[in-house]
Amino acid sequence: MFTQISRQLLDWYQIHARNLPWRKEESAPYAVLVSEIMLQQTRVETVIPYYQRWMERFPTLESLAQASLEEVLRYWEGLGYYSRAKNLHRTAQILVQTYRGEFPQHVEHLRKLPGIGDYTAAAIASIAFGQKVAAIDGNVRRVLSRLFLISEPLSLPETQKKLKSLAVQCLPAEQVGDYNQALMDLGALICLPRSPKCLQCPLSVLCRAYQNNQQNDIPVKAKKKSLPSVIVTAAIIRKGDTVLLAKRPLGSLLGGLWEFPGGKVEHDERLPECLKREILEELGVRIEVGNHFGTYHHAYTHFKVTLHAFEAIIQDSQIPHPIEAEEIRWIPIPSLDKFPMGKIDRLIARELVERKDGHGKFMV
DNA sequence: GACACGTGGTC
DNA sequence: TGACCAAGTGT
Repeated sequence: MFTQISRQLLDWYQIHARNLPWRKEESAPYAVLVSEIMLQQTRVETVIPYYQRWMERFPTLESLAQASLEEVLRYWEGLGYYSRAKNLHRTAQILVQTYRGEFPQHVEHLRKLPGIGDYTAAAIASIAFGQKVAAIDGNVRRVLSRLFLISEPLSLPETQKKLKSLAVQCLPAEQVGDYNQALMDLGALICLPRSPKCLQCPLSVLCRAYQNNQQNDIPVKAKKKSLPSVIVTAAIIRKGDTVLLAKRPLGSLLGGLWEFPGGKVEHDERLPECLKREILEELGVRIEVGNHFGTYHHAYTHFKVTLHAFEAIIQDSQIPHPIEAEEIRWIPIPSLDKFPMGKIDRLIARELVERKDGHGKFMV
């Protein structure tokens, strides 16, 4: 049974493997590292253009290790989960400094590097170094839970153990990297979360879920909670051709990215009052709130936000200070695109550039 | 073990 | 519109 699975899968992969940029380069460890980190919780189609730009700018471990975090984040902007970029940058520096630029080949060592967990360690070890280890991601969980008709919720630790044990037993003696990628490609192309294409599946004869017509009921997943909503305000404070930006603290949401300063509306608070309070708390200066600039909606993983942006001026030539921010800076509007930002702030920045000849109340 | 951590696409 | 999903990791 186990031997049949890996044989069928490897045969299928020979014909149907996706032609992905990081599979062209003889699986150089650095290419595998970069692609695997980018692919965490992120679709292949999203990753491809980012991967290509990244490899042009940071073609080697050394080039990445030497780059500034600021530039690294700028290249990562839009991919989300920005701690991945910080960890990847840090990992490159560790590999250069303490491993002399050589990748460790075993999971236990890879696992210790920042941003590399169980899945990624196994993926690198198997794809780049041919180690016989199981790389278990969301695709693999789905494929194996159907193949072996695992009816218990995937969230349970017991189920995870069972899955891991089965995954290890399925491993072929050779071509483990191809086998792991085959399993993931099967999950991405055939064994889809909804409406799996069982008629095209090389494993359908062996699949217990399909044989019992339960492929649509498995895997069993826990329900997700609905997302809370918050309302926030942000200030567009100009001085000449520049605008005031704050760098978010590392380790927080969008950590290390730049934003228009502001914060959450408290219960029953009016928007201008919120903004005045937030700017006083964050920058230590009193402002006058001017024109409404725009309203933006965005959904993060664990909450939804509505952001109201206003133009504002600082009273009496007071000097703002970074009280809660990592750093603050007056940025020339044409240079805004050099600073890494999250989705909403990038939208505001772009509108600012486009509206540079607009007629805001406080335009200089 | 639960929760924080982004974004874009789909139904 | 809203819920769910997509190659997980760190705390």
